[in-house]
Amino acid sequence: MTIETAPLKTSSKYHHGNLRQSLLLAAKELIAEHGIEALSLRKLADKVGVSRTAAYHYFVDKNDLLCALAANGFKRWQTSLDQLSCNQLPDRDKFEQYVLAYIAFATNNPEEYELMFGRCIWKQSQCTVELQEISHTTFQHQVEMIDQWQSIGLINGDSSLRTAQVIWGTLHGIAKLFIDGVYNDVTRVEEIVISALPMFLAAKD
Amino acid sequence: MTIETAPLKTSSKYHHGNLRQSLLLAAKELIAEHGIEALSLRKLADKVGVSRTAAYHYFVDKNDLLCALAANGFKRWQTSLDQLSCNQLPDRDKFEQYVLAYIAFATNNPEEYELMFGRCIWKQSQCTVELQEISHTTFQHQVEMIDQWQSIGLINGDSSLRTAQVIWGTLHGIAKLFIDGVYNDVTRVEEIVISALPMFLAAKD
DNA sequence: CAATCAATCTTGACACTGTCAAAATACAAG
DNA sequence: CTTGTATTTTGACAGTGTCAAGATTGATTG
Repeated sequence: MTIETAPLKTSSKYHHGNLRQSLLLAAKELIAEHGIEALSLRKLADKVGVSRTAAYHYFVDKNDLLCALAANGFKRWQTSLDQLSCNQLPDRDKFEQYVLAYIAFATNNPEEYELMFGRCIWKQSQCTVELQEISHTTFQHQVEMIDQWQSIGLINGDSSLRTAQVIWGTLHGIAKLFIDGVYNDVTRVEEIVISALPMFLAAKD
Repeated sequence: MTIETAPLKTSSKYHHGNLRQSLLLAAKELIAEHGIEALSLRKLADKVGVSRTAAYHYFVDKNDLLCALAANGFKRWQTSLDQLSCNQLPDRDKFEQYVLAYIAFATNNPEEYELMFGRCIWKQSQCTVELQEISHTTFQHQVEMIDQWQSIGLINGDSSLRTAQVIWGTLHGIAKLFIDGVYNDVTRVEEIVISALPMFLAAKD
């Protein structure tokens, strides 16, 4: 199974080199393919070609590894947000883009999304400081976007924080109903979320 | 540990009597106290005072038991719905009651709610026919309520199905953000959901 | 009352999981 | 070459779901 039983000259790696990175990558693949709950440290170690407990030198826990994966997810989503906030579309379209981007991110990477916003990490409230910070930053960023749209008069609501929470709740809820399989026709998710847009947008005159 | 090692005259129960019911009750308690993922068939058997594999005579699976629990949850929620739909309040208040009842049900029984609407059961798409039916019935019931409110002109939207899905998505999303621990101040959930109400309600003239 | 039978429950076993402690290996610095 | 440190492995343990086979019971016959 493992290639390096007979040490070859090119790379007789007892030392793997960049095990931490490899573990994260392999874990991401395994999770994307078979779901979070199907990930075991032993299968992961097998896939990377390393022994069962090797991961414990880079992650204190299975939970710690999952937190690192989630943090990576937040970084990806953050760059999507940055990209979106610096384009030149009119505000209304920008808002629509934001909503669609959120749903696209969630449905295209359902397991990563579940890791970022699901109970697996947050319920046990044992999340890494790294994850704590990046997730907080991202949320803050989103609140600011909503805040600006609200000051423009594009979207409704009294408190911008409350509005942001409600909008987030709606997107999160719709996404999760599909991700978790309560709804099973994923092709309909865009329709639903678009039909939700008028609720947020202020009545145009 | 077990009382019935020495068979007493009162009840030398090798046969438990109503094991299925007892298992469901104990499982519900264990889950409510320690969460779904902490439930093991062996701890459950211990709590009921029976051997590890006894449950397999009443449930084909652990999944089957969880489905039965979820089905019970739907029955409870269904009766709440019935109770609500036959009261005499004005429609606007009735809608508000519905929204608050939904959130209350979710936050007061978070683990049961997770069982009913969470990935644990629906993702693997191995749900019992009983659960399939009762959940479908319940959802249908809710769509009808929304449908009526929409025909009255109380709430917005074009398609009543889409509107129901969006409203459900919003409630579900807000509830899940709290249940899963993404938000941790549960006392704020009512505020948020109330601030979401104007989005659904048609502008009053 | 005794024998038989089906329902009910238990025991044994297996593969799988996360994780700890101790050993083995490789590489770098002296 | 030796020593030390970073890295990886092996051994072990408790816990999990679940299958197959055996044990126990209450009911149903003759």
